[in-house]
Amino acid sequence: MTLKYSRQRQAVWDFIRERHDHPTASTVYEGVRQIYPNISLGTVYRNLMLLKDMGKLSTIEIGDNAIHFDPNISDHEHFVCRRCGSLADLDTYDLKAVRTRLASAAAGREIDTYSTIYFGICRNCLAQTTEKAEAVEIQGAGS
Amino acid sequence: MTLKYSRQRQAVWDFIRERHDHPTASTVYEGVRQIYPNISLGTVYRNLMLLKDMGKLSTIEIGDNAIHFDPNISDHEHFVCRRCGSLADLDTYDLKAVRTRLASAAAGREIDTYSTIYFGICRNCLAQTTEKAEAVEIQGAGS
DNA sequence: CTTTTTGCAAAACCTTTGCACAACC
DNA sequence: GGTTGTGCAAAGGTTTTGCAAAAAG
Repeated sequence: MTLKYSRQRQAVWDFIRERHDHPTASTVYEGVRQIYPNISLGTVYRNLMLLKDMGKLSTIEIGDNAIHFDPNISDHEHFVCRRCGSLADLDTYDLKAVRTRLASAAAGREIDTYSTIYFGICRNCLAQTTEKAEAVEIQGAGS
Repeated sequence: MTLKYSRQRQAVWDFIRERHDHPTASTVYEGVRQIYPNISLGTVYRNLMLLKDMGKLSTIEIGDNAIHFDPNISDHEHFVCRRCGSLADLDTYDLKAVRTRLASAAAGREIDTYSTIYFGICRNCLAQTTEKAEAVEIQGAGS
């Protein structure tokens, strides 16, 4: 129930936190083994999954039959190189560039940027609608 | 080199084409076994991968350590139920609904729809820019 | 001392592969 | 008949698990 400290878990966390390449369990195992040669793969898996359950890691599958562990738990997206299989974060700046590039290709034009406009009902108008609805209800009740 | 007909491959294709739930190789195996009890899992894998290489199937990984096969090769997205693990297509209508819902929550307003506007240089203006550039080049060459 | 964690090894998966035989053309 | 596909079984790889010993609190 209560979590106890362990050097192995600390080492797994220290190893993966420094990384930006979202290593697999096997890579973490090899890395941590440099410090604790007797650590077992099972321990690495147990700790990685524990860290995930604690919300300190997220997992990604990219089609290479292995789980990749990512210390970045913010909402972000990933890029996989079709040639070397490397995995990297895509930040929003990159995403915006990708979208404009795609839109450029689709439109046959050079697109620099884009803006999205949402349409709906503002809070003021929503409040007025609610007032009217209540008024109608009162009238109905009074008749 | 040349592809020859096989009942097994046909059965794999027939089975998966009817499906909208993107089954795994194991599910396909169980299904086709109803018709060809002697088919082997290896054959199912070989044919699924062959169909993929032929461009008739796409594959999806959703984090359950298994490859899901999808006869829908158009550009679409997927939804996974966190509870039952079921996998389904998300069509663009659903996607638009999801985006407006998310935007609504973020903006604290009721958003019905949205439109994205891209900014750039139109083909006409691009052509004029090119002409000017060429003119400059000619001047430079002539001086 | 009690609970949690580990190391080891085995097992449980999913997927791929080698090979002799069968099916296709 | 020559080539492609199959079934079987074994092997490959990743992940999980049981259990006695070690570590942590």
